[in-house]
Amino acid sequence: MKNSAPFVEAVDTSYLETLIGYNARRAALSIIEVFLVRMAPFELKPVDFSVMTLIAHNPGITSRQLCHALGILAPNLVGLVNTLEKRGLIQRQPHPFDGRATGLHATQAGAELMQQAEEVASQLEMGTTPRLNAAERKTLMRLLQKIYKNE
Amino acid sequence: MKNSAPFVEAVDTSYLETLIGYNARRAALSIIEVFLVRMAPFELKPVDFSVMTLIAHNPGITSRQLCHALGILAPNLVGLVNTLEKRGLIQRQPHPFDGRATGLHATQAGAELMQQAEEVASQLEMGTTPRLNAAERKTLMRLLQKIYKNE
DNA sequence: TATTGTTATACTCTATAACTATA
DNA sequence: TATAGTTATAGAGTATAACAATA
Repeated sequence: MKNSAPFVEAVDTSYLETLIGYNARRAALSIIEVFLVRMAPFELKPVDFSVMTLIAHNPGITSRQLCHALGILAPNLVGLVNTLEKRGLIQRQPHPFDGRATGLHATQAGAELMQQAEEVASQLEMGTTPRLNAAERKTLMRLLQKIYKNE
Repeated sequence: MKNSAPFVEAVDTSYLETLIGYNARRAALSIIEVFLVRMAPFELKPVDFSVMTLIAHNPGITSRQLCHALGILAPNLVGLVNTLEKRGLIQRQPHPFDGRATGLHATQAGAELMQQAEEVASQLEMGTTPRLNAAERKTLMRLLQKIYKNE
């Protein structure tokens, strides 16, 4: 019979590790941690980067479309877009046939910044997943998209 | 020559989708969204669930060990643990040989709650990843752990 | 001197309600 | 009546500094 409470030497996380949600979140956070450091010179956080890359690749995209594509709420996008505009990275232009909407366009400076930032992003992905080969990376991408593209 | 600004019909997200960090975050969020709903009856958010499951599987685990295992900061754990204790799901006991530390233990009620909660968690994982078969799920788990267990 | 747990607090992220201009 | 964009604001999550008790 034991006289004292038990203590833990090595923490058993085996159950948690059977959950895809847990594993996906931990993996995402470990990559984002590096992302924040490597993107600091560009002053781009993950959301800023996502917004900028979508604008750069989709000239004339609207706020509504950005929100839908990235799963962010409209009121939270306003400040982001304003900041990017003040930094001279994007410009607003009237939507060609919907007077309520505004088309967002990358400026020359914005396009050049994103060319560099995307290069850094692609490189850091390799750095944060050094134990994955090209085939594993492709498989991982496919399986993750199978999950969130359901909806 | 065009007279009006371009507009976007279908948003091109192809570049973002080449990034594992982006895909992992989106997949995690889509699972967590369902998790929040299904765990509401247990009044357990993802972090509460993680903390409870580690305590249940590691009797006597300390706050320090929980923080390290889950990547959360000590000051943010205090409130969580206090709430779980007030709900009668866990108990604090003196650490057998370190007077600074406190061992955390699931109560009978806490153990029973977690048995149900873990069952629901495992089931909802299947529901949120209906297009993955057993082999794909296993592969996904392995690849994600290759990323965040590096550090 | 270092570590565990804690308090206080600030900062960021996310969510809701309500308004305007246009469709 | 519905939608795009906006404002104001509340709530949740995450971060740092500093302290008491113990090692």
